Amino acid sequence: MNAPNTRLNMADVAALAGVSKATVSRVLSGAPGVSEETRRRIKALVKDLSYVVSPDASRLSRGSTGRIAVVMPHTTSWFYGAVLAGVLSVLRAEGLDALVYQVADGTESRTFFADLPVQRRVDAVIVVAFPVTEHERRQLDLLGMPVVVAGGALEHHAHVRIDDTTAARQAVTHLIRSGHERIAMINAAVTREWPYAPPADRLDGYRTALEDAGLTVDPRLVVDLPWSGTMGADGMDRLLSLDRPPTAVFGFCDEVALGALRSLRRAGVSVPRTVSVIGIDDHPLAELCDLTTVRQPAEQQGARSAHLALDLLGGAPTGELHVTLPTHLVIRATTGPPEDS
Amino acid sequence: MNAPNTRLNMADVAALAGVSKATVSRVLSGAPGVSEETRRRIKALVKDLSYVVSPDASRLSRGSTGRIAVVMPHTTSWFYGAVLAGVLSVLRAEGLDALVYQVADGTESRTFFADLPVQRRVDAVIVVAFPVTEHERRQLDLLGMPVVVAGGALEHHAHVRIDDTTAARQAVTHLIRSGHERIAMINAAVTREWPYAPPADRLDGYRTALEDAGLTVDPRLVVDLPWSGTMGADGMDRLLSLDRPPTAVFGFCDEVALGALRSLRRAGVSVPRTVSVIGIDDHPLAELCDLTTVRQPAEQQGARSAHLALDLLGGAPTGELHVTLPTHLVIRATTGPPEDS
DNA sequence: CTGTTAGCGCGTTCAT
DNA sequence: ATGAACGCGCTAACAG
Repeated sequence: MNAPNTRLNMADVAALAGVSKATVSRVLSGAPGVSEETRRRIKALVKDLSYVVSPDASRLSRGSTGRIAVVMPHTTSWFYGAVLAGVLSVLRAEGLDALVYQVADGTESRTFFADLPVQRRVDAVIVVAFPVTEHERRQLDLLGMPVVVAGGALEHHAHVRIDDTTAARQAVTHLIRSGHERIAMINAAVTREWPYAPPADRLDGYRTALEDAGLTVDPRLVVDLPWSGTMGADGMDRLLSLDRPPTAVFGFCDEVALGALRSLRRAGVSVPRTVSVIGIDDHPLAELCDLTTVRQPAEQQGARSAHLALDLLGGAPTGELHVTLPTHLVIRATTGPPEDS
Repeated sequence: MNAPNTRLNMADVAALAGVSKATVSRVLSGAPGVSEETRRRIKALVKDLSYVVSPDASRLSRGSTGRIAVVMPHTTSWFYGAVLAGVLSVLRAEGLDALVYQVADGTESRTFFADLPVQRRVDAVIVVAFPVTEHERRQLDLLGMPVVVAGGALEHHAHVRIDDTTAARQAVTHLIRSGHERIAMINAAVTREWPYAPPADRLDGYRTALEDAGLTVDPRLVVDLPWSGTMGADGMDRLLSLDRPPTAVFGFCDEVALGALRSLRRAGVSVPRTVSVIGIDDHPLAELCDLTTVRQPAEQQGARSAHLALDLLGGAPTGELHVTLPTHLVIRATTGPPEDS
């Protein structure tokens, strides 16, 4: 028994209004079968008392939690924050709460998928762009609730994302059109199983763009590095040490491209005169660094995912379950024609 | 009545184990009074059935929600993401869930403080660095639950933050020691009431550092701009148009400093030869841009706040309720001695 | 040590 | 249009 909580119950409100709990409940849930007069009177009283129903108790008898889980590898990088913002804004509008779970390292990830802490706490799960192993996917299915993937794709699951191949092609094609032929890519290495598209698909886009232009892909110009804050810089250093460095570099994402810019700056290499740099994302700081990039709508991906989740909960998945949002080139100051040599 | 849910109840488990719900409950909550043998048997069965208790039902009879709300103005900028990460990691360790509320614009903020959607949904609230009006503060108090402020201060409320005055002094003093005398500051303008320290305190630190060094503060060198993605760049443009531009610029935060760098780059001004730039935060991209800055521990502020909230919930606020974390100078490549002129 | 009983606060039939 | 009564799944007090 909890301490004599001074908080009001529906019973108290009912008593004060001289009606039964049932009536108060009907009024508060907007159910029919209550005279306008009583309805008005109760509403006033409720507002006056600033009474609010207990979502937990309500949930217990109604069945749904009114909550949705958002699972993300980390919350600090721009992309995840933006997706979260999108999710939150639509959930709030629907009066739903968001439970955020962070599965940063392997340990957190393991325990998350082992314990499945979201069980019985939420009505649906939104998984934000991170590698899901086959085992993890099975665990998710085991949840028995709608699962939608934001910023990535999982077969047989609703998802909303961008076309990573296309985005990469947009970036590389821009470089080609500018006259570049020795174009490098700094890619995020695959360190686990990645059912997600990004790494592989962006590399694919890079390759096909080159091939379609009749250029050959030089494997020495593709550097794969495990993700880290300085992987862009490290990758660029590696490229700079080549016999014939590239005249243009395509970074897996803006943060990588910005890292490349640092190496270039430190090495005294002129951008874009000697080397052009392009990324993907349109990170807010990309603008501040005058970085040419391919913009992807992060917040929208979050918002659409949330809508998808709501649809799925609604029972009737009315719209399309696999959404692909467009990306587009944003030309700034880090790309230009190559030096004629 | 909800659909015939196939999910197991504690009653089912009890039946299968041939004991009463009470016993199962005791086992699951680690309560004493159960023979090791029974305990073991039930634990095995539970794991076997992969049964999990309903947190909502549990809450209802126990009284606490097992959830904590995190309220933040937005989730995209690095600082907020980092604080959130800190909060999440300690809450997860305690088995608590985090409900994230975004109060981005004035509308969201108004409805949030009017409806107080956190009522009855959480046991405590962590408010992350944003302006709280007097009215809003009263609403928070009205919640009747622990409120802790992360990355800011609210009188009469537990909080964990940095000393903004000191941080600013560290930045400006570094500039002074490097030989600068005409030091500008690009500040975030006060657009509402800000009971929070940052804007005013950082300006104070700037002023006192200057005064302590026997330098006069030139009001033309202090530009106040409403927050925006390009306020740093805009502020720098303004400073650059002065008759005698400063030789060094102190940005309210790294994002502002990075914006200043862009304007400088576009204007063809050499950094740090002609103008030095420093910020506050140590944003991950500060390193990539070689920006000198004063580092503040964002994630730690989140973690400590969560611990504070837990303490407060524990009833016995054992530790200090007002925590100030240290900041320190990180010298990189955007500051140096002024050109002798 | 274990089972029984009574709520926790609300939604929901089923009567009235 | 309204009220009484039961159940949601679990915890806690009281017996045995």
